[in-house]
Amino acid sequence: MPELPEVETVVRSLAPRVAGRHIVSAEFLAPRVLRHAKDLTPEVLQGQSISSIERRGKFIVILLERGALVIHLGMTGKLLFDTPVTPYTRAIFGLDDSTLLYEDVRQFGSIEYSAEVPERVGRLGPEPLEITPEEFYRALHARNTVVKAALLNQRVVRGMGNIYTDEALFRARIDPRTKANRLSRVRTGRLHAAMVKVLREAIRNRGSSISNYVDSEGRKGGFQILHRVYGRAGKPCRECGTPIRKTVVAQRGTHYCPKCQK
DNA sequence: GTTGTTACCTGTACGC
DNA sequence: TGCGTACAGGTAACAA
Repeated sequence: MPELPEVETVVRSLAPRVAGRHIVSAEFLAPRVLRHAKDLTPEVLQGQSISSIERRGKFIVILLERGALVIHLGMTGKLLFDTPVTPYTRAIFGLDDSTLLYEDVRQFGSIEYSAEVPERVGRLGPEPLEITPEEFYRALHARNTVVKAALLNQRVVRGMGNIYTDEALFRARIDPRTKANRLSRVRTGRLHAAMVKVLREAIRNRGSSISNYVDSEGRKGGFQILHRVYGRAGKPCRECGTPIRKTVVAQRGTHYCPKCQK
């Protein structure tokens, strides 16, 4: 399940192999993946050079000569160089010196193309690694919902997903069911610091490989062994030994320590 | 405008 | 062994 650190890792592994190359050919094998770009055809992309690649939240933005190719990996999306075509290959991009395949078992991911960066990418909130503690406090203070839902809301901060939300809340010792607008400056400051720390640590470890996440070279991430709560239901809290609980908050499986998080 | 719920999708784990 | 079912969750569409 690619969140900010996983997408960042994918972009870093793609960058040296796509920047400056041309899209020689494109093939789309699954209409569902093009649901936000119904008029995208291979001809639109063919011959265009790739100027750069960047991440915006969980979106991968590939800037071309005449537009932007925007890819979201959804839950099971992967971008892989020079691998065999499988039943789950949804798109194939031929570059000058390699082939980039978009694999996506569950097809929650998407590929779109537009002259400008699409509206749904433009309306995202700030990057969690760039937002200041004061801006973060104001953003949470404006949300009349539980803090877990607020962190998952991509208009509050872009890139947080279920894993890193649970991990940041644990490190900040905040119960995920706490109302976002009831958190003090001190506690949002602690949450801001925890969010930044956990994201940086995860990027350093090249993300978390829970089910089948790999980067474009097929390498797994290593952060999953450093999780304190996510995926650890019933196991002892690494801080206090109390069994980690799992419940549902904001329609998401939510892991927390009932003793450490208040 | 915000917030909460549901659908999408399919491999995996589990119980019988 | 084989079948049915619950579960995983990012986003969009919808309801309230």
